[in-house]
Amino acid sequence: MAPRFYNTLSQRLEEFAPADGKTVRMYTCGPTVYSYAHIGNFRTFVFQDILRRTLRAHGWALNHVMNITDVDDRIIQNATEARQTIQEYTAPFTKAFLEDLATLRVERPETISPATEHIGEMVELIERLNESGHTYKSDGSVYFRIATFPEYGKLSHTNFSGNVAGARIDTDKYEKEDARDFAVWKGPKPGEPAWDTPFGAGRPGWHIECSAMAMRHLGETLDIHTGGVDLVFPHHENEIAQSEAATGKPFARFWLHSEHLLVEGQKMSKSLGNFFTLREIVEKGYTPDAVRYLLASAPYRKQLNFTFDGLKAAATSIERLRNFELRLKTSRFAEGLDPEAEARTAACAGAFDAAMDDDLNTADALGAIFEYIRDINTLIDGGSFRSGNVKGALEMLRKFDAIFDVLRPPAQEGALTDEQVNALIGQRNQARKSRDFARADAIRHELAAQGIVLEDTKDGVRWKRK
RNA sequence: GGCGCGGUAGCCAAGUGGUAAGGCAGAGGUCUGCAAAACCUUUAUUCGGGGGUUCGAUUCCCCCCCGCGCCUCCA
Repeated sequence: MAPRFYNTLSQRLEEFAPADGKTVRMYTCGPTVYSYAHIGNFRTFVFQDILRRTLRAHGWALNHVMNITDVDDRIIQNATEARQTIQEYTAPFTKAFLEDLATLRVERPETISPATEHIGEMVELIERLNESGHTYKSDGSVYFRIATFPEYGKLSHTNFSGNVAGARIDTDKYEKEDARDFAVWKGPKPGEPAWDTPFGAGRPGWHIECSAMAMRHLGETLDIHTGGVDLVFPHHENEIAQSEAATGKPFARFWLHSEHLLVEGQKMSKSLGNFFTLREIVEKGYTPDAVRYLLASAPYRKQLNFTFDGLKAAATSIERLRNFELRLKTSRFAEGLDPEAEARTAACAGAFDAAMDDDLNTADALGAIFEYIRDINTLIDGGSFRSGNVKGALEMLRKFDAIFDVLRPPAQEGALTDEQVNALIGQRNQARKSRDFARADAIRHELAAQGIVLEDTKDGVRWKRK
């Protein structure tokens, strides 16, 4: 079954398949590396990761590009204040961003590249626009002339024929013909980085990097373009204008936008000061897998209210998933195959796929999984679940985890090895046999202090890392 | 003002024209040397408010109230 995604362009759910039937060419607007990304930013990247993994589950290959914006007003200002070049200033934030992605188990796009390494492509694109009359020079900068692109507004569904743009026209500090016109190339200013081009020295406008980079790596029409809702206007609208004006082709077939993460009911933003970085949350003792789970658990087109209670609930939910996996792997079951268990596994797989194909309805998909876990636990308790059912159940979990990727506990430095844990458990079992419960409990406490939880079951002792 | 998203149990959150998934928390119970573990059961006569359509609406239509976002840099 083909997945259906909500396309901002059409404002409808549409069946998706890559144009060439094989490889999905997608582009994601990456971060501006002027400081650490916050978890609101990461919601978008987790969404994009869930999308990637879902597409792959359909058997398609991925060619995914993400830019790193390493030249913009804030970067220049901050670098200047720090008396650094923009490269020196942005390098640590780029590194931190990539580390955070890895921490959240967000797969690296096939191409992830800074804007400043694509100046040549931007210049070429701007020249195409210059030659076709879509731009004009003013005050040393090059502007895109919106009047030459009648479809402007089609993504944000804004009708500009009225007076909407009128309110702010009069200042005219940029010498623009039309208030909606935007800079594709900004003229040089003293102390700012600049590149020489046929149309004068300067630096890229905000939007041009995405068009240039996407077309360079993915061709003139992408399958999917993703980003946060706040980028719909003006960023993506302008990307469409400058790209389609240059090529005469649709820039992207599907536009997918993720809603914002809220904190206390408000948008998480740096100007409000109500944001958290991943690092801060981890320092508070929460685990990255709980953050990933929380960000992924609500459908991407719904605003999600971030709370620390929610993080705790996410961590507990993950425990339930892991406990189920552990039970499957460590319990002894009678020989044979229970048809009802097999039927439930198949039903869960179908429900899971249907939910993900329904515009990535992760909440519904999780519902299917937890319902399944409860049903199978009941079958196990009742003794009807058989050893032959284990394989299918574990495959179901793998199918789930190929998307959510939360079953594997985070690696912990200085943790006991499996061998050390098993040795201590052996000693405890000896103590229990000789009814030396004080010694047994001492060992359990010792392990607990190392984050190891023991469970005495009728099939013996099993353990897990907490 | 324009455009968009949302208001479902204590919290988070699915969903359908036919009588409310799931998670967390809470409450019972099972198992256990004990249990901090694990598992099971249970928790909304009701889906922001008011009209309307319908045999029947949380789900469709209209009006109202409330929250959030974008329209300026922003995931």
